[in-house]
Amino acid sequence: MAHETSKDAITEDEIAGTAPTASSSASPARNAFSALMAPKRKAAPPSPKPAKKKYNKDMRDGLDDYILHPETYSSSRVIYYGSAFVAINDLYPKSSVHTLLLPRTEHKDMHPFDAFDDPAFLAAVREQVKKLRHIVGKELQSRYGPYSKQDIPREKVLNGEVEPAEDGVLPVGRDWDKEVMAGIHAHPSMNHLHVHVLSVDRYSECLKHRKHYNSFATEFFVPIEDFPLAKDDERRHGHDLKQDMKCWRCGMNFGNKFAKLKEHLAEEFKEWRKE
Amino acid sequence: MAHETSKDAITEDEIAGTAPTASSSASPARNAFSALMAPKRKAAPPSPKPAKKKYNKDMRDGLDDYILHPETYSSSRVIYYGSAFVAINDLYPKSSVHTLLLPRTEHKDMHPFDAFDDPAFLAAVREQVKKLRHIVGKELQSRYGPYSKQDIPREKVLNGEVEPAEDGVLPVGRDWDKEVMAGIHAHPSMNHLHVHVLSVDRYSECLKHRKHYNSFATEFFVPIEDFPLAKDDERRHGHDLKQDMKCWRCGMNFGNKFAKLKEHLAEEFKEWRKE
DNA sequence: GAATCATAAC
DNA sequence: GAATCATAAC
Repeated sequence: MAHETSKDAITEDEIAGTAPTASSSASPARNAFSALMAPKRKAAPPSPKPAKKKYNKDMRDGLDDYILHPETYSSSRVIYYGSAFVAINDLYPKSSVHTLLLPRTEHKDMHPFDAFDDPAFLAAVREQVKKLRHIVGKELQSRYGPYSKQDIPREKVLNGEVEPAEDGVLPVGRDWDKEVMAGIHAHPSMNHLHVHVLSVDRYSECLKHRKHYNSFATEFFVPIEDFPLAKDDERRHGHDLKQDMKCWRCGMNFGNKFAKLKEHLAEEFKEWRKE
Repeated sequence: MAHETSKDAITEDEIAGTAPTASSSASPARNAFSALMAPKRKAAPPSPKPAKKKYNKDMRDGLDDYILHPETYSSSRVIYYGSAFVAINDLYPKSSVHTLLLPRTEHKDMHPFDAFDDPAFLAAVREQVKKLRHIVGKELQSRYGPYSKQDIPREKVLNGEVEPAEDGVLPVGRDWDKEVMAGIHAHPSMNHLHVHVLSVDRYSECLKHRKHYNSFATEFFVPIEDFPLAKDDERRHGHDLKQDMKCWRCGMNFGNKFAKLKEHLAEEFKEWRKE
């Protein structure tokens, strides 16, 4: 079950939570002002490069190719893979770091509520989640450590401002793994079973409307720790993604004011980094 | 006509092209993970602070208060003001730096096409535009000089890597004023006459749909240099904000693919900075 | 799922 | 003008 190929590289760009695909064609530098209104260049490329995408007849099968051909993806997309699991960066991250754990085994097509009734499978997933959580945690430390109060002693050693300990071990610093949440959606949008493993910030350009937010900020999101789910657990059925939006960090209620929430999340993100 | 009060400060936050109002209430730092789903805090603030906003019965009069009471605004909003003009930072910037020049004189309620038929008024506006353009240019230099090829010699002196010249004058560097566009919309959205003075990048979170982009990237935007407008100038009438979106810098046609354009603009922004 | 478009209500 | 909501077409 374990024994995954080690390919942990997460590149800045892909995981940045900015634009999904960066089809970068460095355009010839022209004087911006002279080109202002009507670019006089003769043959401008007629349309944006089609983002090289795999064809799926059902959009709900968008994750299938990752478990079928994980080796065909860049290390910025597929974080690691093994015989039983593939870990990827979400194509449309809803937090600044947002990964998915995809099982390659027979449980993959089941609803997670049912799949996690199998204790062996659940145990295997938990092990992978722990691993992936740590990868995400290290990424957070790498990005936000320089802003973190708890990481100051560690950063000082890293910066050479303070001598390392005799044993060469860095100060531990902030427990970034604790800033990572892992779970599944009560009503998954993709057929293939996927566990979301993401930073708690919910700070991303790809988070664009209420359902995006609430699917990671209400009971719609079921933490992996809560499985196996009781038969009468309410989350097996009802879910209301149209409910008021509330800040994950301070609880402030934004009603249906998504734009206001987004502003607020940017502020909370900066405060959160500082902890 | 001239002789404006000098209040040129443009603060990072306000002009950043990010969120409009930053109502920052530093929330008590809680453990993010423990607070994940259901903040247990007793009395969470019930709703976001209403952004202290002046009431206007007609939304098209949103600029009036700036000329009536420019002194009541922070220096991050009102850049400078005098007896005849007020310069402000646009509340919803469509470029990384986006300012507005507002006349306080009798021409203020006319359509700019007509107002600029008055040579004296046009001359006064031109003078102000030149001033404001330079303020914007200096802001661009301050922000993006460190990324600019043409500004390398200047930056090296600023960084102390190279000795200043004997006369103490910095290398001139990039002509950032040339990266600023100034003009008016063929069909202004606000009643009060306003001249847009903005960086050419059109890189801003507030740029959210096709009409936003095209209103600053087609003939809908009439440069101040083009006035007075000929009686038969086509721009006096037709305008099509629904036309295909084309990159201001390389001319690439994005059709109606706004999301793709946005990605591209982010790339072009970085290339543009480097010039 | 993403994304474009049209439409109220402010 | 901004912003929420609903709705095709992919």
